[in-house]
Amino acid sequence: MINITLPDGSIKQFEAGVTALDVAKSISEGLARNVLSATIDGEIKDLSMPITNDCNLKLNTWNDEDGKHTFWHSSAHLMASAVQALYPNAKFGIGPAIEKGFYYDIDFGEDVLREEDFAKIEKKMTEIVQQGVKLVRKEVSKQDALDYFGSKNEQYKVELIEGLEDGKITFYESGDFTDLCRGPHLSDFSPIKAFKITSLAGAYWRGDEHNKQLTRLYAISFPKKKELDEYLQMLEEAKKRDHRKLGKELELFAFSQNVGQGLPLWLPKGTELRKRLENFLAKVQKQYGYVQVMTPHIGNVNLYKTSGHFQKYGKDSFQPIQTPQEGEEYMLKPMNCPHHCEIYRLMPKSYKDLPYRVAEFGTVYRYEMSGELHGLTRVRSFTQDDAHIFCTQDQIKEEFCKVIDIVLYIFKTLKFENFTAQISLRDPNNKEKYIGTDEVWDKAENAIIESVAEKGLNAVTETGEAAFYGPKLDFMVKDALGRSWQLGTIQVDYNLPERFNLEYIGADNQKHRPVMIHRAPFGSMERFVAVLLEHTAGEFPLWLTPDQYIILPISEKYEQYAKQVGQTLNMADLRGTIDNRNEKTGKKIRDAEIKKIRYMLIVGEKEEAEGLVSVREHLKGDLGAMKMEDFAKLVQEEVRKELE
RNA sequence: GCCGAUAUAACUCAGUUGGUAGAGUAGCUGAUUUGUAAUCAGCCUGUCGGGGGUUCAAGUCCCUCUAUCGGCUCCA
Repeated sequence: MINITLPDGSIKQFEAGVTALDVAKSISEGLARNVLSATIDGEIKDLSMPITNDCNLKLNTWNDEDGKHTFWHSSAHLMASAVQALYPNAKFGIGPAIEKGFYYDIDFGEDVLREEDFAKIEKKMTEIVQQGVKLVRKEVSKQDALDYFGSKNEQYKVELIEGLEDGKITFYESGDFTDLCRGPHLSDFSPIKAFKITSLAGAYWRGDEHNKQLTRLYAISFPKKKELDEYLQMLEEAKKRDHRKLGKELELFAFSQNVGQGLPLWLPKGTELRKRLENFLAKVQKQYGYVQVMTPHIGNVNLYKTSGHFQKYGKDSFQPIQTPQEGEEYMLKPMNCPHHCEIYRLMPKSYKDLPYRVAEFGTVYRYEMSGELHGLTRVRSFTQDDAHIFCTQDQIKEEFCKVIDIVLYIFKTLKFENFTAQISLRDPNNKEKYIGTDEVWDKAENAIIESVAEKGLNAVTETGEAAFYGPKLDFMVKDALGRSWQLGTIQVDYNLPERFNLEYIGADNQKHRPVMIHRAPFGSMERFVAVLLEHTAGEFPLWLTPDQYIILPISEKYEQYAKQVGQTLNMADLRGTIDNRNEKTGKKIRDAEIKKIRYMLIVGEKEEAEGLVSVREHLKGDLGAMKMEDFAKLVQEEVRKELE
């Protein structure tokens, strides 16, 4: 007999060789029907796997991430089975479960797969499910595995097997389709009741752009048709929050083919909103002892040779422009830091001047590949809320911690609660990618790790993700469709001070090298506004929103009074407009609601007579009449609360 | 840059097998003088993304360029 410990801590006894499915049956028939896989001592396994020793067992259903993972992974095999039946020459890459669904990378050879082929594949998948095909696990030797896939010319599988250890190789058979796979899987396809192939994309084999590009089929599946419908519905809803759509509707920004791709045009309302964000941050930075500077949009190419950016990114940048007479080369500014280093160098610095914190809302230009451009989140011209902190070795941690405080304050004020923090370290196996010695890299990496620990920040660590000049701490936030974007960033840099030969005179009257911290709490104004738009669905906080109110006169007769109200509110530092169109009040309200304007002020005979405004709040309705001064106070108070 | 898709009025979208373009919204004009999510009537709006080709005839078919969308790769 063996003891099996369940997640609630209870221990049950079974005969050795019992399966997880048997355990589920012993608990309840319903569980046995819904269980998808088992997590045994932390490893996900097939339900049919005999259990021979004492263990901790968790039974995974659709409600567990592990259960979903198993379900989608098996769904990928189902899709591959259908593809193999329809395209006998297809060669298979990998087909994993992902956060939302699954995909399979397939080499279709001469055939070109199009979206119109999806229906055909889905139909075949349905047939396979209906045939009651089972998923059978087989253990095979490395040689047998190589022979099997070799004989079928499955070059990608052969390549994968070559990297595996003999004795740990398993196949899963489902009808005529056999796949190299670690598992686990469902015992058959019957639970997969609803599925949809969602998109098709090119994907380089093993993620390397030098390899052949395979065709990746993205899909999703569910145990119930209703769940699929709800998922598709949810996707539609998410698209309504897309910043590109809202940016157009709310007249915040635009793009023009005539201006060029990836070059955003900030419209009046978007510009004002962005300015408010910039002023907000500038005020915070002033409190933290920053000084504000402005630098040109171009710089001599030698500046970027000094910084190392030209060697690293010169080929992939907008190419330098030449002065007509002297033939000197100037680059569009891809980074603000070299300019700031020059500002540091202008006058000799004492240790008493440090930390020296130079901030700039600096617009930079980078040649991003055309396929990468995406609304405001990935553009070729953007404004960083940049600053560089020049400090001593001993000040790094304190300065780093202060920047973390600024980032957290901003996220809190704007209610970004679901962010993740990521520490990016260099790849120790690929050191030639980076500039700087082992010693300075170790120092910088430790400074970040210690600061994060000190601030109690919950961060993931990624090796190989560091910038070429130093390690960093990034803050990531997801957009409406669940894509992750990097916003805030803090980076320690020992290299630029070296390259620019920056110095300060210490208390010992000797020259020392300062350390530099690059940081941008928003990241870029463009990306930040984009993500903010998607988070708020365009329902901005009152302090940020373009129009806080709109005045709706009942008829032309009250236009004069409406103007008087507008004047009073303007003097109280509120912002809004008057809708004096010849429309009925219901229409004006409807339009104001669609434009997401927070307060609608209805003015007619009664209001004019008593100096009142009738206030209607967006999405909430009538708040009743009040004095216009009281309305102004209400808005001012709310703005104050939002920013405290 | 690569794979696949898309491009019609200011916006959202129709446009059958090729026969020189439509709707709603917005805009303009007039009537109405309006009280918490759409007042009525009339009018205007297009190099059908650009260029080339096939055809008696192209929004529709083919080629090419540009931009956009979903991914891959990249992201100082």
